[in-house]
Amino acid sequence: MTEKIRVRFAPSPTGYLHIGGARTTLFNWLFARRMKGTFVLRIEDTDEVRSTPDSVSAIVDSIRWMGLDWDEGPELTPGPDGRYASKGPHAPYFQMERVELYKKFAAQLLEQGKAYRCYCSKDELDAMRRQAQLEKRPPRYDGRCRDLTEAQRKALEAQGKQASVRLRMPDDGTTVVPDMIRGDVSFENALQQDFVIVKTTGGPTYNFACVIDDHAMGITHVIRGDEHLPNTPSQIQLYKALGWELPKFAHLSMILGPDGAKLSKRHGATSVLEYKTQGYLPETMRNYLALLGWSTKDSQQLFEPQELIEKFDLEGCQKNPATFDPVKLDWMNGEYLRKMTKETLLDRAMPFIEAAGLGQVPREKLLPAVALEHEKYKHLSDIPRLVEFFFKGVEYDPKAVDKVLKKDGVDAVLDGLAALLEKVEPFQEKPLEDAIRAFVAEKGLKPGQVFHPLRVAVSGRTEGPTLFGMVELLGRAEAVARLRRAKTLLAAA
RNA sequence: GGCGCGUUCGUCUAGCGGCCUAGGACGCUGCCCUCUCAAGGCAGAGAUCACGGGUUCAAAUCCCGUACGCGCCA
Repeated sequence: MTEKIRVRFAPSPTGYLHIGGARTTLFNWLFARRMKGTFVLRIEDTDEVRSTPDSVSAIVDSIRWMGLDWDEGPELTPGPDGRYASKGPHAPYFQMERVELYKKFAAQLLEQGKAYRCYCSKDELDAMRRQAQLEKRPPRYDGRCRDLTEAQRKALEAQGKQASVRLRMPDDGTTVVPDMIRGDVSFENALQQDFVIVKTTGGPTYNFACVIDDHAMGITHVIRGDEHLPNTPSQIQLYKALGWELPKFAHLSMILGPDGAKLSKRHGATSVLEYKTQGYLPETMRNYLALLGWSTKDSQQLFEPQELIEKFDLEGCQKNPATFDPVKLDWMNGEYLRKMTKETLLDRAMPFIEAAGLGQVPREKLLPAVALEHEKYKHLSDIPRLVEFFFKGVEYDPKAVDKVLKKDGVDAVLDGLAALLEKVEPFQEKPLEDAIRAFVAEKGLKPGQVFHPLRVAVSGRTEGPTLFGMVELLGRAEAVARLRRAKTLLAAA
C-alpha cells in the first residue's frame, strides 16, 4: 500500500481567482480525486496589506462554482464576522493563524546556526545591489551578516536596527529539483543567496511559510505554476535544514494570452467568476482548462466529468506554455449546452432569463421557445437574447425590413398570410406548413418569397428558429397581429 | 544583468529512433442537407517539426550550440 497522496492549492487572497489559478486548482483536484487522495485548500494571507476577506470569498466561490471541492481548508461559508473558520485535522488553514508555528521553526533554525539574523536595512541592500550591478556581479546578498559575533549583534540592536532572518545556503554544489513534469532541474548553489525567511516585521516570507505548511500538512505532491520553479531550490534547502523529506514537485506550464504574454486583464476576462456571468458552464471550464497543458494520448477533446478524473495524469502534462483560446472555449460550451436536455438547459439558463426580465413567463411557455433554438446557443446568456422576441414583442431590424419586406408583392403576401393564419386548424407546425405551402403554390410564388417575409414579419429578423414551429409557438392571435403590424410598417415606409 | 523553463499547422495538442507521404481538435474554405441562422454530414487548405551543427543505416524524436519567447531574482 502506497502512501496516501495529499495535494494542496495555496492561493494568496489578494484578488479574484484567475484562469491560471483555476487551472492549478483543477489539476490538483483531479490528481487528488484520481489517486483517492486529499485535496487541501490553504489560504496564504501573509501579505497583510494586500490580503482581503473579499478575496477569500471570491476564491472559495470560484472553486465551488467550478464544481470542485476540498477536503480540508476553509469552511464553505464565512461566519458572522465575515471570516472563514477552518475544517480539517491540520487546521487552521489560514497562514496568519499559523504564525506561531513559523516562529518556532525560525527559532530552531537560528539556534542550530542554520539561519542567522541580518541587520541590513533596505537602503544598504539597495546599495549592495547597485554596487554589484556596477561590477557586473549577480545582484545578490553578500552574506555580510552571516558571521556576526554576539557583541556585534548587540551593538546593532542597540542602534535600534531591525533584524530579518536568513537561511544559510550552501556555498557550492548544486541543488536539484526533481520535477515530475520537467525532470531534474539543477541550480548552482553559489548563485543562490541566503534568502530571507522571516521579515523585519517578524512575518514569515512566502517561501518559508509555504515549506513549513506543506510539511506540517503532510503534502506529498506540490503541483503549482511554473513561476515557482525558481523558488524551489531555496525551498529544498529549507527542507534539508529542517531535516524533512521532500514532497514530489510538479510545475505546470503557464497560460498565455493571444499575444504570448502571461494571461492578464488586458486579454479580457481573467476571473473565473466573469466566465460564470458570461454564461459559461462549469463543466466547460473544467474540460477546457484541463486541455490547457494536459492531454491524453489520443488527443481526446470532450470528457464526461468522471472520465476526466479517471484519465487525468501528470505524465500527460505539457512542458510548454499554452495560449488561451476563447474561440475554442465557445465551441466547447456550445457542445455542453447541446448535450443537455431542454429541461436542464432551461434550469441552468433561468438566472439569465430572469436577469433579462423574462422571469414572469411561465415555464411551459419558456421551455418550447428555448428548445426551438437549442443547437444555436454558445452561452447561457445567449438564450434570453434569442427567445425574448416570443414574449416581448417584435423589434424590427431595419436591415431585415429593407431587405425582405420592402419588396414588390410583399404587401399582398402579408395580407394573404394573415387571412390564412386566421383559419388554419389546428394551429400547429405541420398544418401550418401544409397550408402555407399550398398558399405558395396557389399564388405561383417561390417558397422563399413567402417564407422570408413571414419570418421577418413575425420575428423582426432574418435568422431564427424553424419557421412553422416558431409561428405555432407564437399562437394565432400574436402571429396575425404581427403580420398586420409589419404591414403598417410597410405602409409607413 | 544572472539563473531557469520552453520552441510540432493561426490555436490546443499526438508523437518519446524506423508505423510520419507528421495524426486529432478548434478555427478557416468548399460542398451536401435546408424556410433563415445554426447544428449535422462530407471534402479540403494549413506544420520544410525555431535555426545551425553533430550522433546514427535511420531523428520531430538523442547530443551540442544559436536565436526567439516567457518566468524568477533583483
